[in-house]
Amino acid sequence: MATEHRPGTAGTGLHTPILDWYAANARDLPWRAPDAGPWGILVSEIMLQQTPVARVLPVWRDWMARWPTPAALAAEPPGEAVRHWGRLGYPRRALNLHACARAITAEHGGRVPAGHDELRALPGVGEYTAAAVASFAFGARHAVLDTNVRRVLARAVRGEEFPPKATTAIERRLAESLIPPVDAPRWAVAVMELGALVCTARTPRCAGCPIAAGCAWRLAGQPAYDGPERRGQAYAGTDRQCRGRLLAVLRDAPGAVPKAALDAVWADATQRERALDGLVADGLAEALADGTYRLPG
DNA sequence: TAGCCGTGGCG
DNA sequence: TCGCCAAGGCT
Repeated sequence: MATEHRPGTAGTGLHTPILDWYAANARDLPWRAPDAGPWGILVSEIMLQQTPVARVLPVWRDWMARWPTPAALAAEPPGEAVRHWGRLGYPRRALNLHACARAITAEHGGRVPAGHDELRALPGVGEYTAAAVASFAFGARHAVLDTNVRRVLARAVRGEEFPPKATTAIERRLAESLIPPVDAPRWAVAVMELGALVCTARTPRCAGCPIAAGCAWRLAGQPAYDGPERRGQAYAGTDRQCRGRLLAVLRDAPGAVPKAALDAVWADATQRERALDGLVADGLAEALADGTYRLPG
């Protein structure tokens, strides 16, 4: 078969085993269903940013049942988007999605735009998400470089355990060189799925990997990562945790809450005020004239 | 560009 | 137990 795209030297022979593996092992996710539509796919991509599939599933179903179109969400106050975001995390994504809905309604006739550049201009839609929606919803041919794809390519092609902290031009060129001429979206989702299920960050399941035999990292003896320190973010006691506590109070209340209800969930007054001001500045909370607070109306 | 922005499960 | 990590984006 001469169906293999000519990828130069690196990555030769990845396509067939990965596509075959995906055909047999793909998860049945609702946003992959034929009837998901561009809106369902956009909602899923924003929700999946830095968030595991298992936690997104119930929230995605609720959102799509509640707001099946961009116009439906656009008709709501932004606070309703934040409320139904629940505990997905990074709640500004709910505001982003709400702003997306209003922009799509006002500027694109209520339909999610198909072009990468138009998608990229939507709030909260960066390079990855624009490429993913253009690809998965509209069949476009883009390099879809998420953390899974970057890790698979780092190992299989570059022979390193982890990719660099920030996406490099080298990585992008490699990913672009690997895009097959046909079925580019299927290739993209297949590599992502391989990274999510087999070529995982912590304990890769190399025994079940369709490209293990040709994996540069394996062939090199799985050398440990030796790049710059990858320091994780602390959480306990941070402004982020404080913001989360405060927002949970607003989210779980039907209307405005007295300030005392917010004061009760965080002891350090200085930090609490800073966090609350931050939420208001970010549009996640609203301070009313009577001194109470609520989700943005 | 490095730091910030939530949350919870797992090894 | 607790650090690491999960389909990033923005400034």
